[in-house]
Amino acid sequence: MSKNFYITTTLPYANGTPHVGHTMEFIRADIIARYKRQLGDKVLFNTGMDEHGQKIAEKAEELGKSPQEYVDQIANEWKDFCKRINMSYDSFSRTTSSQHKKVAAKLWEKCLENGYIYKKDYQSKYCVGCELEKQDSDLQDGVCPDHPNRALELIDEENYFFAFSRFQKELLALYEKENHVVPEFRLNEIKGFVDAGLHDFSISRLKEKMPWGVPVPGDDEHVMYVWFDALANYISCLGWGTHDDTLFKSYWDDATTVQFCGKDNLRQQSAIWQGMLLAAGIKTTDTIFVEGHITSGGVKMSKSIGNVVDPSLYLDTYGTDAVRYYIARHLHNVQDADWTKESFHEAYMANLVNGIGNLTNRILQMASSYGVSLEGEPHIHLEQNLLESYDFNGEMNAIFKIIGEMDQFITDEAPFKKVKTDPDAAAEDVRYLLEKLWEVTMRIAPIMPETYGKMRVALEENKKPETPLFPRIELGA
RNA sequence: CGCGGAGUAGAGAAAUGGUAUCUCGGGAGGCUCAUAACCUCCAGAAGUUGGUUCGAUUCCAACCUCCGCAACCA
Repeated sequence: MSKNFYITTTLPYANGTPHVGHTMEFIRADIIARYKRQLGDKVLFNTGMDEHGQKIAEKAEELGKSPQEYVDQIANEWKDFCKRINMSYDSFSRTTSSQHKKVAAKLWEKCLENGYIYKKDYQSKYCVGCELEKQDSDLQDGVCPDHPNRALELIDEENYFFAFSRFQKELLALYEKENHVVPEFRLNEIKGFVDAGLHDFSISRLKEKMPWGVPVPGDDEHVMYVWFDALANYISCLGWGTHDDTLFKSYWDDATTVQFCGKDNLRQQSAIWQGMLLAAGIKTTDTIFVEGHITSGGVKMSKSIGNVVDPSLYLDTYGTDAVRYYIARHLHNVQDADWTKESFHEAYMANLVNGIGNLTNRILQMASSYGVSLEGEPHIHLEQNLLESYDFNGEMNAIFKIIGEMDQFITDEAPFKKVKTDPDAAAEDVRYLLEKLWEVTMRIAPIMPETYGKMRVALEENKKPETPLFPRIELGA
């Protein structure tokens, strides 16, 4: 019986173009989605855009566009990007869609009905110099450290609050469930956070100050704070709370649910969002997988240092599968990882060009020139592998171990020599190699779908690819 | 003493109370099916100091170093 599986990325905020961190999160979630489908599960894979909030409104104004025009354009750019990295998403969820807005409102009403939303005075300090609200912890001697000569403006307005503090016990109990947060050190981090005590937080803004958001149901003066609205997307894409919630029933209630996020999102996903689900009486997420950040040359990427990794460059030069390969194998599963053009190039040359590409050629060259082939496609029994526990690095190492063993087998058995003296023995070797190559082909499918396609064609036609799977490339291009 | 991580060959990772493994890189040989590819061998590592133990890289303590987090700024 097939199982239902739901997986989602976080929704990137629509104020910029995709960077390498999004690329990693998207590709890894996609690998899991493809892996689950390959095992026969019914999968719903969600991604999308978070399109409300002040920064979007400001950015649009800067460009002389309406917010909607602006986010429409950004959404198209992101969809193109998803195509380039071969994202097999089933749902591209935009928080400005009418379905999303309806569901977000419904979620709000449900939380309100259950007594977890209330109205309260909200006071904050606003630095006109920074054009930002400031917390007491941001201030030095009661003034903004960057603009000590400007008086802080006091904001005093009535806002809606979410009774987050009431979920401390339930959240801590939730964290005892196996694999609720992976890896374990992130689980401990969030436990520590919740254990230290929770504060209620504001979840609305005055519409007159910030109109670009989902209206608060039954109150024309407020819009939802962007976090509340954005998190709702994980269930709005399934039609929770609408007249047709069949998807929600299949892919949330009756499914294993998995959310991917970067470490900067740990709190939002594993505490705030889970609290919101609890407040609305909805099943909590089964697993939240938390990734590290990508550094470049050992330091945080920043525009001023000029070490920002542009994924497009790599996609153009090395191809989509090379990027997917590098992300799966050479960036640490859960720790911060370094991405440099040297290490990328090295990994590409050593493992894709000289490894899998070269191996495919040598096997199929022998097969076609000796006239050896398999009778039909061998039945490869796919089993759960290390991807089951999000061990991308481990699964890749396991696959490349097989590749190494095949290269060694060719050297040891030397079918290219045997063919002159004992053709039958050589044919047997080659058939063994073809079977193994099928196995590798099936196993790389979720990780490198294009390469999978090319290798299948080569195996079916029993001849080496006309153009190399991975061409040699000079460093520095 | 806020809380929490982490320190393993030139680089990145892994495992482990008892010959420390893998990938890349370096050196030497071999092979010719293959994309100057492939195979073999060699050199090269556990932050420091103590403790527990027959034995510690692994457990414990202290120190040193690095890194996260410390809440409405989406």
